[in-house]
Formats: sequence, C-alpha cells, structure tokens
Amino acid sequence: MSEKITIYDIAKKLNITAATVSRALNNNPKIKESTRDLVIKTAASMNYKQNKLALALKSGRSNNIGVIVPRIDSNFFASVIRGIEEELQPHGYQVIICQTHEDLKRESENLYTLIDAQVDGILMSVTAVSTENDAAFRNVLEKNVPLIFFDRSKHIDGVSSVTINDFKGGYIATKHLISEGCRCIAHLSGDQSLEIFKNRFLGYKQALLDNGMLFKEEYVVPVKSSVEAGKNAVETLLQLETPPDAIFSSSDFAALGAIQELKEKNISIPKEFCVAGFSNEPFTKFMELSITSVDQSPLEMGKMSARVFLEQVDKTDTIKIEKKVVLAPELHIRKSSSRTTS
Amino acid sequence: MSEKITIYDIAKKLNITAATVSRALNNNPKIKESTRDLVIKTAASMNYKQNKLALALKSGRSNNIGVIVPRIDSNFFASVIRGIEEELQPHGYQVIICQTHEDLKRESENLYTLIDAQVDGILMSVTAVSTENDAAFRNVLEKNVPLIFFDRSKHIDGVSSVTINDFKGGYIATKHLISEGCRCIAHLSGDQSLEIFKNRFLGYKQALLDNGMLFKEEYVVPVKSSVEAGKNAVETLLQLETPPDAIFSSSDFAALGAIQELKEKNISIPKEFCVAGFSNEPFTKFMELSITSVDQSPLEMGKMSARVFLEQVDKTDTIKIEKKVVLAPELHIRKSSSRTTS
DNA sequence: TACTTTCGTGTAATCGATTACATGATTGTT
DNA sequence: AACAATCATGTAATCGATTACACGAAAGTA
Repeated sequence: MSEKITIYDIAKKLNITAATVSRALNNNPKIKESTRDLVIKTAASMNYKQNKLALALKSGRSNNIGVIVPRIDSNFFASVIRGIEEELQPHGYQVIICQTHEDLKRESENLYTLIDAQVDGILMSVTAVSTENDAAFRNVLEKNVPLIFFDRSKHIDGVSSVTINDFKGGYIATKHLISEGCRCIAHLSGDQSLEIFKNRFLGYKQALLDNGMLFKEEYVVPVKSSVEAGKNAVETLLQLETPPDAIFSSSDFAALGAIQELKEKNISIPKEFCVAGFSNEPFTKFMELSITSVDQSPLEMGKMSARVFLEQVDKTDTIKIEKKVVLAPELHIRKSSSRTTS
Repeated sequence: MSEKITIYDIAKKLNITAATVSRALNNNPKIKESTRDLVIKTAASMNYKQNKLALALKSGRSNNIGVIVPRIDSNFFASVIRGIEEELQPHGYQVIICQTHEDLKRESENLYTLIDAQVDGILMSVTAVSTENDAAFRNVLEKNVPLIFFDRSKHIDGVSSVTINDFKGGYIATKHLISEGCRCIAHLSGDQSLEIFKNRFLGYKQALLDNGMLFKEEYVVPVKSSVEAGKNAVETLLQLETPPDAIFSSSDFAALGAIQELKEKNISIPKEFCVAGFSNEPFTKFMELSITSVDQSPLEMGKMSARVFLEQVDKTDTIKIEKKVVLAPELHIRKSSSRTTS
C-alpha cells in the first residue's frame, strides 16, 4: 500500500525543489547544512528509497553484472559464483545468473540478453571454443562491457581471464602417481578444444617424459565428465595388451566411475591400481576410499574474477588491459593413490 | 565503439517521430503496414536494441526477480535455483542471486537491496524463523512485490510457499528402518524453529507410534548439518544404556558423519545398524556404502516456485491468493539400510 | 458537395533522478 | 555605499521508451 515515495514528494513536503533534495541526499557540498539535515531526516521519516532504475537509466549503469556458466548445480561453478557474489555485493553489484547447459546457442542468447539488460560486466566460463558465437562476443566488446573469463577461457584480444594452472595440475597429479610407484599411467581426457583440458593433458604428458616414462597414445581415453564414461574407459583400458596401473582423470566423476569399475573387476586400490581426479568435488573427500584430486580453489577464482572486473570497470577506457591471472592448483592426496601411507 | 542506437536515431533517419517508431516496433495496429516494415527493417540494419532500463523505469517492472538462499554452493539450493532459472528465462526474467550465509542480518539486507533494485518478485528460503526481520518482510509486502517461500518457509498471511511434505519424508524413512527390523531408532534433528526440521521430527515420531514402538526423548540429538556433528551424535548415542540400532538423520552430512563414526567403532552397517539421511545429496549415491536418503526434488521445487510466482505477478492485485504447494518426498533406499536385499 | 468516420502520425507528458546553468540573496572589500 | 564574490537554491534538460490526446488527410455517407 505504501505509495512509492520520490524526491518530488519530499520536495513538495518541504517546499523546495527536487533538485535540492537530490543534492542534499548526495551530500553535495553546495547545500546548506541545515537543509541537508532536514531533507535527510524527512526522507527517512517518509521511508524514501532511491529508485535504482531511474538512476540506472540516467547513469547508464545498472549495477548488475551477469555470470554465465554451463550449469549452476555443480559444486565448482556454484562455488565460483559464491566467490563472485561475496566480492561484488559490498560494492553494490547484484549478480545475474545464466546457464548454457553446454549449448552454444544458449550461450549466445545469454550474451545478448545480458547486454540487453544493460549489465555493467559479464563474467563467464565458456561452454566450448568455437567461432559460432563470435558475433555475440563481438557485440559485447563493441558495447564496451567488461568481459572476463574464468576457468574455461577463450582467446580474445583485450579480454582478461582468471584460470588455474591446469598444466601444473596435470603435472603434479601425474608426478604423484609416478612417485607412488605407478609405471603405466593412463589419462581420461576432456574436450581438447578447451584449454583447461588440453593443458591437463599436456601436464600429464610432460610429467611422464620428465620422469623417463613412455607416453602412449592408447593410454589417453576421451571421456565426458560422468560416472558412466569413467566406467567405460576402464573397460577399454583393461583390454589393452599392457593395461595401465594408474589413471589420472581430468574429471572427478569419471575418476569415480573408473574406481567403481575397477572394484567390480576386483582390482585393489591403491595396491594394484591408483587413481587421481580433478576438481576436488566434495564427494572425493567423503568416500570411504577417498579420491585424490586436484583442487581448483573455485571460491578464490570467483573472488579474483570479481576483483579483475572491478579494476576494469572504473578504468577510464584509455588502454584496455588484458590481465591473465593464473591460480596455483593444489593436489589433495587421498586413499585412492596413497600406497606409502596406507 | 558502436554508439547506443535509440528509437530517436531511427526516427531521424526515416524522418518520422520516435512515437511512430515505438509503435511500429510494438506492433501497434494503428501503424500503416508499410511504415511498420520499414521501421523494423531499419531498426535491424542499425542494430537497434531496446533499452530495458528505460522500459523498466517507464513500466515500473525490472524483469528481474531476486532469489535469496542461505548459500549457493550446496547441491540442494543450486538445483532449486537451476529450476527457477530454467522456468523463468523463457518468460524474459533474469534471476538475481543473494546469499545469507545463515545470517539474519544478511537476510534483512538482501531483502532491502532487492526491493531497492526494483525486482518484480522475491523467491526465498528463509534462514531462520525469527521476528528480527519482520520489518524487512513487511517492507516487501507493502511494496506489493510477490514473495514466495520455498523449502524453508515462514508463516506470513498472503504469502505462498512451495515445500515438500517433510512430515511424510520423516515418516517413510523411519517406517522403512522399522521394516528393515530396526527396533531402536534415533533421530538427528535440525533447528526446530524451522518447520522443515520440526516436521521431519514429527514424522519420525508418528512412524514410531504408529508401529507400536516407544518414542524416547534421549534418542533425539540436535545436530548442525555437518559431518562432525554426525560423528559426535553417534558418540553420544552409543553411550546410552540402550544404544539405538538405527538413525534417521535430518541431514545427509550428519548421516555421513554418523556412518564414519560407526565404522570406526567397528559396527557393521547395515547388519547391526541402519542409517537414513535427508536431501539426497549427490555423494549419498556415490559412496561404496551408499546412503539411504529422502529426495526433495529440488529442480521441481524451483520450477514450481517459479510457476507460482508467474501466477501471482500478473494477477490484478484483487485478492491475494495464498498458495501452499506441497511436493511429495521420495525415499531412495540404498545400502546403508538395505538388510533384506544385501 | 458537405459532413462524418476512420486512419496514421505527430505532440507532449511521463517514469525518477541528476546536473549544467541561471538567479537571487548574502557577505566581503575598498 | 557601491560593487564583486560567494553561497544556496531554482529552472529546465536529459537518460530512452511509452502512450493519451490532438490533428490533418483520406475514405465513406447522404
């Protein structure tokens, strides 16, 4: 019922103009102190609330930022979003969520929708690397809306990104398996068009070579990030002439599937076979046979992305700084690969 | 670089007025067809995009809706949000996320912030039931902004809610434990000021009574939703004169902790002791010793909340309908309580 | 032909807040 | 006392789109 109170209502009540009210509320130094105090008191008593939409229209800034992720119901993305929200809320920004469901068309739609909604920035993890959405990305850049990639990024001049060092992640996980005595290490790889998966693979390969081990193409099995895919991969691997004795998986879900399949085949973990995953999903720690995994510090990634955005948003658009933040991955060693301690 | 194109730019180019352009773009029947076509074609060629902020100011609707949850990085809430987003996106609404971190002050701030941002509706799960935030809630209702509770709700006249039948959830889980032969069933309870936890408890109690079993106060242990709390609860319970032989936990995390502690004490599950949790968190299914749990169909809950919102938003504010949607819980029976099949 | 409808557009107000510029009041200077 | 500087506030345009009302032109009617 309480009608919307505007500065005009306050002005009328005090027999002054809306301009004076506006200035008083904005602490304009040209306003007499007594007037300012009176206006502020009256505004409070009338329960006045600034209309952000009017402000947004006038200033051209909505104080909303858009976040696009493949899906929100994954611990990783949810945590990143949590980080973004925590960092941006104190600066008065609200976070608008969009999901692509791994669909490029949706990604493009989301980009246009967010620009339409006049967001002040877009933070996103790309769905896939493709030229299909180039027009949508160009549209964002042309509108001079800060764009920041996190985790899954894409090469675009002038666009900043926050990622982890996936190469190193793959490297330390693989090296750990080697140090546990594994000699034939397989890799469950992800979509190689995405740098994160490419780099995890390259880190894996480099670790093998640096430690005098052979890299075998047949040990690399492409999988989707699912339990089922991990099971199938193990079935394939065990049929090889020389089956592997360890797996470094680019996905925790696939790692879990692999473990389930190995158990069914009565292969003992970690004694006969070691497994390491990637992402440090909550369940990896909860299992009785807990799973070694590479942590991507999603909360930190979200906060960092938010900070990079804040740096860019106020920059008088002189030179566009392309900032590439790379966070360090952290290996959490658990039972699925701990021969020495178990 | 592309300057913002407005309807005035289009008007100037075609030597007509902005009003005509606006009407043409909105398919106003009074516009000559040739004019309409010309305007639409020109708008497209100039890459015109309607400024939603101007529209929002004029219409008083922002096309944003706010969602407030305790935290986003929990599978349950993330899934609900996913459901909301999927249902509302096709209707042109964007979803703004806020977290309370279980803090009442944050909850109040979030409510004010969302109202300030002129959201068209607020969908939320309350942090706790308390009178502390009454002013904030009153503020929402006074502004006539549709408010809908999901999962954790609060009694406010005229406010709709979407929940699951927690009583039934507690009932079927407990009854299942009974049918597996358990005779002394304990309960790990949550914050009893929240109806969801209260009802889970009441369902548990009723199932005991309906099956001729004694309800013992000492079998009810209040816990936080954490692994640690579950461990501690088991320690307490096992020190009782007649220790229980089963646990119905109102939280999956506490159930997990309970299981871990039972294992440490070398109590075999499900043979000597059965456990059932609540929420059907992903990990319950992934464990080798998978955990029986009550599913709350979060995706459906989100979609339903969104639908209730859509019903209310266009209602000419004649009679405020208070709609209480109650979804059915579903028990997922797994190893932690399957004596018969294992 | 004269007069009424109907049609298609233009005019101008509106949503609420901000702000360059103008103006009148007050104080300061010599 | 006369004029300049300073201060506090008012006036009006602006952000971009929508829409009630007005109006001239074309079509219809008698």
